[in-house]
Amino acid sequence: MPSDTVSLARFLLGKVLVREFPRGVAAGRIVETEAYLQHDPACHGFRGVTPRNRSLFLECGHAYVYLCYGTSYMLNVSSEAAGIGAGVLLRALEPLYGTEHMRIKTRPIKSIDLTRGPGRLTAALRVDLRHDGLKLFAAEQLWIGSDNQDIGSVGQSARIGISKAAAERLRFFVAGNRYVSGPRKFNR
DNA sequence: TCGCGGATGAACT
DNA sequence: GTTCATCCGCGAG
Repeated sequence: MPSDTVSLARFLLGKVLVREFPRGVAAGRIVETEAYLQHDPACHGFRGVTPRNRSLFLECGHAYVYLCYGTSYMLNVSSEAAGIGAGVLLRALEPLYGTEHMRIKTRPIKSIDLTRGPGRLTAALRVDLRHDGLKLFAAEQLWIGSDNQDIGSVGQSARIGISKAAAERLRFFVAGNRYVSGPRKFNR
């Protein structure tokens, strides 16, 4: 298990995020992540512990879930020793199985878009504040497992949709994977 | 395929 | 009152 944030962001690519529902299981491979470092103004841990971000300060492997823009939940993995506020944002999955358990809106959403983007990923797997603080490598309803498949080459770019420290190349993705979010120019 | 703008809710200053 | 690591629908090319 990596002991720093950037290594964890790379490590998580190709791992499997599993969600257990009462009526079945849904899962997808992680194909896109972003690293948020402790001394990084774009990181929620930058200003220290608050009631909202306290999970970010738990030891590596805990979930930090929060509501963004009032509409979307974001799922992060805390990435450092206890007391350090840093994490990895999960931005996109490649659906593996159980897509019938993923959320269908009133108008059917294209399966390519079901888990493409951090807000849609959590909507599809119905991740919300109840999962905040969960241990992701030993959990009951939501956890991360490994996969033997080769992910091929890893791409790197600036992070998407932020205003602070926007030049840092802390976004990682499986090169060429169709489930990676963002405009194409970010994905080379 | 892109870029734009409005909706949305909770935490923080 | 401001900020925010988003999503969706729309229109132009």
